[in-house]
Amino acid sequence: MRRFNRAVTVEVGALDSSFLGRGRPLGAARVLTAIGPEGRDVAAIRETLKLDSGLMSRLLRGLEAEGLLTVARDPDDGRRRIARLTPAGAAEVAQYDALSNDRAARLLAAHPRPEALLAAMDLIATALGRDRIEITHIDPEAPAARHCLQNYYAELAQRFETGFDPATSLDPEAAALRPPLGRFLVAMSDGLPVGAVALKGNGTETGELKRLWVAPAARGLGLARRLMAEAQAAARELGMTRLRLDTNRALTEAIALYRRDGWTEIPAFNTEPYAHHWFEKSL
Amino acid sequence: MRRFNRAVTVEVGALDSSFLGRGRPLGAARVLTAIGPEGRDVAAIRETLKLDSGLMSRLLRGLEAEGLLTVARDPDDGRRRIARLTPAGAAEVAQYDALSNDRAARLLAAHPRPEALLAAMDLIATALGRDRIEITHIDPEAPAARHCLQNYYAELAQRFETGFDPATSLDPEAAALRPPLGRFLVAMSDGLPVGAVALKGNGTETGELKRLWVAPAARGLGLARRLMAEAQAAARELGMTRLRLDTNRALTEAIALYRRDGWTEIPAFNTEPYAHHWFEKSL
DNA sequence: CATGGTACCTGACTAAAGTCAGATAATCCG
DNA sequence: CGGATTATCTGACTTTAGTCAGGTACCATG
Repeated sequence: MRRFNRAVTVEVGALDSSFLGRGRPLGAARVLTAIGPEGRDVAAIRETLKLDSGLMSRLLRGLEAEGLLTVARDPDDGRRRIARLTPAGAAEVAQYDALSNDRAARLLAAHPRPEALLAAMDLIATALGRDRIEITHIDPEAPAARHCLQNYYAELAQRFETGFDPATSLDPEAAALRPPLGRFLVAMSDGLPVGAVALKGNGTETGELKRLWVAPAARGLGLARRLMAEAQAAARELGMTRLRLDTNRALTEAIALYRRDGWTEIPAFNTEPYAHHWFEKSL
Repeated sequence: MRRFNRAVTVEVGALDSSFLGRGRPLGAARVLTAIGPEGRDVAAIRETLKLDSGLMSRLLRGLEAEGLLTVARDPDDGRRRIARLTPAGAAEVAQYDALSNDRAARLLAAHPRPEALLAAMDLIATALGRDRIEITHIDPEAPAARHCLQNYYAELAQRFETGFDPATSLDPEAAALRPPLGRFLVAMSDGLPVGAVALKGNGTETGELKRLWVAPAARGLGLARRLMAEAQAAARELGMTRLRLDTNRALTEAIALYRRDGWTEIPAFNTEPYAHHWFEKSL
C-alpha cells in the first residue's frame, strides 16, 4: 500500500512536470483542461479544482490574455460567467491530452497484460471514488445509458444458460423511460457510468423496473441497493404506488437483493421469454 | 485511464492536506518521512525527493531547529552528511505514518474484496516502477531474502503435482550463497522484493543457480532474464566458468527461458527429489 | 423597490517552493 | 602537492499558490 502510494505519487509528479514543460504554471494548465470542449461555468470549474474565487479570476484573466479562452456572461443568470476555449486554447488542451495519453500508452504498451492493468486501474479508481458516485437521471438514449445497456446485455448473454438476444426480449420504448412517464437512472463515478436502472411507466399507478446493472469494478459497494432506492423515490415522485419487475433465475444476487428489500414474488405478469421470477412491491 | 489519474490525484492531494494538518509544510514532512529509522545520507534524500541542495539544506536546518533530527558528518566521507531522526522526530514520522495507514485501512475495510484491491495496487505499483526495479546482492538470511524464499516455496507447493516440502529438498547452506563462495540476488521495487535468484558456489569453477523466483505482479517484465544475467555476471566475478541448475517439469516458463538463453540439458548431476531436468551453461 | 444573497473581480498580502551564484571544506587523482 | 571535483551551506532572489477584505453587478423575494 505504501509502495503503491509512492509509485503513484512519483507518477503524478512526473506528469505534472511534463505539463510544466509547456511553459505554463500548473494551476493555469488545470483550469484550461477543466473547461472542456463545450465551455464551462466558472463556478463549476472552481468547484472541481477547489480554487479560491480570487485565484480563479486571476488565472482566467491570464489565460484570456494569452488568447486561449474567452469569458462571457451566462445568458440565464447574469452573475455567472462561462469560460470557453478559443481554437488556440483547444489546441493547447489537445497538447496536454497528448502528453498524458503518451505516458498512458507507453505504460500499457510496455506491460505484458494491458487488460489486467486497466482492470486494476478501474477497480482502484472506483474504490477511491466510491463516495463520489452520484446517481442522476438521464435520457435513455444518451451515450452513458447506451454504454450501460450494452454492458448489461453482454453480461446477460454470458450468464443465461440460453444466451441472451435483446431483440427477442421485451424492450421498453424509450418514451416509457423518460419523463413524464418514466426515468432512466445512472450511477456516475468521475464521469464514467458504473451502474444503471430503468423505471418504466405507462401513466398508471403501476410502474416497472428494468435493466438493473452494476459495473464489475463497482460491485459489492451497495450500489444496486442505492439504485433501487433512488428508482423507488423517482417512482413515488411520478405518482406510482406499486412497482413490478421480472428476472432470470441465473441472477441470484439480484433475486436475493429483491427478497431482502421487501419485494414479494408474484405470478407472471408479462410474457418476457427470459424471465423465471416476477416480483412486486408497493410503495 | 484518465479516470484513474483523476481519482489518484485527488487521493494524493487529500493525503497531502491531511499531512499539512500537522502544521508543517509538505516539503519538510516529505524530508522527515524520507529519512527512515536508520538515518540516511542527505544526498540520497535529495535524490529521491529531487530537491535543490539549497532548499534541502534549509529544510534540514528547520527540522533540526524543531529538534526532530540531527545531522552528522559521514565517517567514511567528510563531505557527506547523514540525517538521523531524534526520538521526537521518530514520533512525528509515526504520526504521519498513522495518517496514511488510517486512510489505507479505511479504504480496505470499506471494500468488499480487499485482497483484490491490494493485488491491483501491487500490479500498478510494479508497472509504474518497472524502470526502477534494481537488482542488488544481499545476505541470504536477510528479511528480504526470506520473504522471497517463502513465496517461492509456497508457489512450488501449489504447482508441483506432488506438492513441495522444503525439508526434503536439497537446501543449500547459507554460507554457500554469500561471499566469498556465492551470492544471493534480489530485485527490489521501491523497497519491496519482487524477485530473487541464488548463486551457490563451493570454491570450484562450477557454480549452481537455485531459487529463481519472480513475484506474480512483476511477471512478464523480463525480470527473470535480468536476474539470470546478473547472476551470471556475479558468477564470472567469482571466477566461475560453468553454471548448472536443476528444475521441475511443472515450471514450463522457466524451462523455456533456460533453453532460450543458451542452457543445454544434461544428465542428472544431483539427487534433488523434485528435479526432472538439469541444465548447464558455460560462461 | 428595498433587502439579502450570489458570482465574480480587484488589490494587498503571506507562505511555500524553487532557483542561482558564490563560499567552504573534504576528497580524488595524477 | 595542487588542481579538479564533490557535497553541503548561505544569502539573495523569483514564481506559484493561496488567503482575505472589500467592491460591483445581478438575481430572487416579499
